[in-house]
Amino acid sequence: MEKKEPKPDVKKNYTSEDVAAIAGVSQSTVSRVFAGNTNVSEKKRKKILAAAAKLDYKPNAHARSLITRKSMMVGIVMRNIRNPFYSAVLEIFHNRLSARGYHLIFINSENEEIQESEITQLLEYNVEGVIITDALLSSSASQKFKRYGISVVLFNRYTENLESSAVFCDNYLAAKQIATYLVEMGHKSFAFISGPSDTSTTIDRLKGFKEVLDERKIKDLAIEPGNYTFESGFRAAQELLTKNKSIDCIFCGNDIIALGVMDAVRLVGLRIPEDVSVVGFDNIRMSEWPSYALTTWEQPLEEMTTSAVELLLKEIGEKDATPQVVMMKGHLVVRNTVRSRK
Amino acid sequence: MEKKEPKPDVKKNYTSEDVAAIAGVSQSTVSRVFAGNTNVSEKKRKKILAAAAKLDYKPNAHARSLITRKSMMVGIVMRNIRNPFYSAVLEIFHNRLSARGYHLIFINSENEEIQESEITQLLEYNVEGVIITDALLSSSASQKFKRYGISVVLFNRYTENLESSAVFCDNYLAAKQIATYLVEMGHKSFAFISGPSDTSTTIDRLKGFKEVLDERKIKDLAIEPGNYTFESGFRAAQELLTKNKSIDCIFCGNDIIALGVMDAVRLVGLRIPEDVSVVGFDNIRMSEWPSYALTTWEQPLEEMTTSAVELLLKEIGEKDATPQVVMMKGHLVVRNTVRSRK
DNA sequence: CCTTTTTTTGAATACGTATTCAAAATAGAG
DNA sequence: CTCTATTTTGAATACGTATTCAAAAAAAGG
Repeated sequence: MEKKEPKPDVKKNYTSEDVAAIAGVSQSTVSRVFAGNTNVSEKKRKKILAAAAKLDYKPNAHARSLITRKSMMVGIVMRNIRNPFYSAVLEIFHNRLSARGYHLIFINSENEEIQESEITQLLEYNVEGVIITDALLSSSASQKFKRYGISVVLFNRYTENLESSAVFCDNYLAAKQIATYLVEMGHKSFAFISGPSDTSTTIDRLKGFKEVLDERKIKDLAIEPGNYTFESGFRAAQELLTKNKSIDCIFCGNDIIALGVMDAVRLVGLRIPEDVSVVGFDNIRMSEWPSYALTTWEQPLEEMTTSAVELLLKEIGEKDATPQVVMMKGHLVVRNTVRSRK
Repeated sequence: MEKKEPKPDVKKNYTSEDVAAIAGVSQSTVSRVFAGNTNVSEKKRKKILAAAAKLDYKPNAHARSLITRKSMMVGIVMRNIRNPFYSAVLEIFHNRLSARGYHLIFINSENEEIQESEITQLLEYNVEGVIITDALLSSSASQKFKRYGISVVLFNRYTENLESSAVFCDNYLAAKQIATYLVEMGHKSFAFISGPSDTSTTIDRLKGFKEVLDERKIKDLAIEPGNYTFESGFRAAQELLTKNKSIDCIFCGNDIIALGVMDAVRLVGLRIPEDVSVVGFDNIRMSEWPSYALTTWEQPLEEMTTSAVELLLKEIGEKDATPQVVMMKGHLVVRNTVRSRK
């Protein structure tokens, strides 16, 4: 009276053995057909495919990956999936990788540094590679992946010590060019609304921006912290405008911030670009919406993702490949949020 | 001279056997520890955990799922991940499901109906359940999942024949209420910008909208096709405005369309809501941005996702549970894009 | 201290596939 | 036809885990 039921609902899935039985061949031969092995006679192949079709048989990926040591899975860990830039990134990565036969394990991370539990998931499932967007990998985590033979590519971040491959936009240079552009357009009073202050993207962009101002002996720079959201941009702009009436241009850590800034600026009755210039970063789709027509820095999304996928697949192919770092440039997209003040 | 290399780089991962050897116990016992089985002495458990830590051992999920017949994976197939509504949906589903120990296989589908190859992926990996957002499941596909014992929940769609569970917003009722609202605000000339015409969401919304107008003997309804993108809304609005000068309100298939509409309307010099009223659908975050302040229908995202996850987990738990359909209501969020014309 | 009950343990096996190896079948050469 | 070279096949095994079953150890009861 403990547990003596006859287990009625253990609907066993069909296996290669079942197919073999129907087709009158051995399991090996069935396996060969589905593994794409050519050494099987046309006659039997047909029989096998017919039997498989009848049962609607599909090879079990877990059993397969157990023996081939290839899971055909890639982990993609993202932050800020709600940021349109990263939605696009996810879509592209999915399309590229699934075209190559890989399946995506999606992880939405909340932290600046990828967490132990997230790593564990990926290790347990034996993903062959990992793409980490907008987050960091501790050195020990990196070692862990390496030990498991898992290739890692950082997207939009990099590690100083070259422990894993990385693809990112040259934020430093971009910020310099943006600053130069703003200076040359005659702006005098600058503001920068950053992302979280401990991220490399923020640091690099701030560095580049500041450097140009320093070169030109411009001291008038207000820095306001944000977190890459519309609301943070909105609030930061309000803060800036109440504190500092003279600001004539605002460089934003990303486009979403910039949109928030624009709404805040307009709400207090100032006009863009007549009173205040705004520059974003990313060139997400919304920045070209007529309501905003944001001048921004375009990250070469297609090239970056293509490059990341290539790096990843190459490292999956040859495990001892040395990590590579690809830095892309991008370019300024001029729309209607910056005005010449000369 | 064919292939006689000593296979140097086959870095074998550590297994429970390796841990067992170090800890001086059997593989079974190691397995018991990691499977959370309580029947193991504290002394050995400690030894085992120490050994595992030293090797950084993680159980192989594929081997585990092979024997337990539980992959702990759920497939999530999405369309339009670039639509902020669905980015949010993905984020929430991930958080909910990963909290329950499930891993997500992400599939970005491009088609109205989920494709054979996408189904195959999910079957091969033995996902325990599938969430399908904004796409349909053919009857044969549904059968296939059923045969494999895979639970399916449709999100924002439903099947007439109740073959799988579904969670969605009552689009018909919502459209009726929106129509009623617009009529009572004194509008005379209506437009509806739809999604793809063969989707149930479009059909239901149009039906409800029309019904109310019919009841009130209002004939003045222009229908313009869209595809749930900003651009399509933008273009549809331009079309409407050039064709039909008298239109005083536009009901949009979703918020993104509505934003496109608003930009197009403003671009020709008309004001919202003074000249034209606009209503959206979804209540994505952007609709509360000051530039738009869109009056829209809120889909109860949290409740809907919670419900979908509950249904899915329940069906995963008891395989013979009958599919359930949950229809939610949502409510109108009034902002600043509709004006009384009385 | 012995007997009975309970808990802990390890050997063996199963999960479903790919692959090795040797045997069987076929094709090719003469 | 034969003999050899080649292709096709199946039996056996491995992948790394969970689980069953019986044996061993520990605990409980007297």
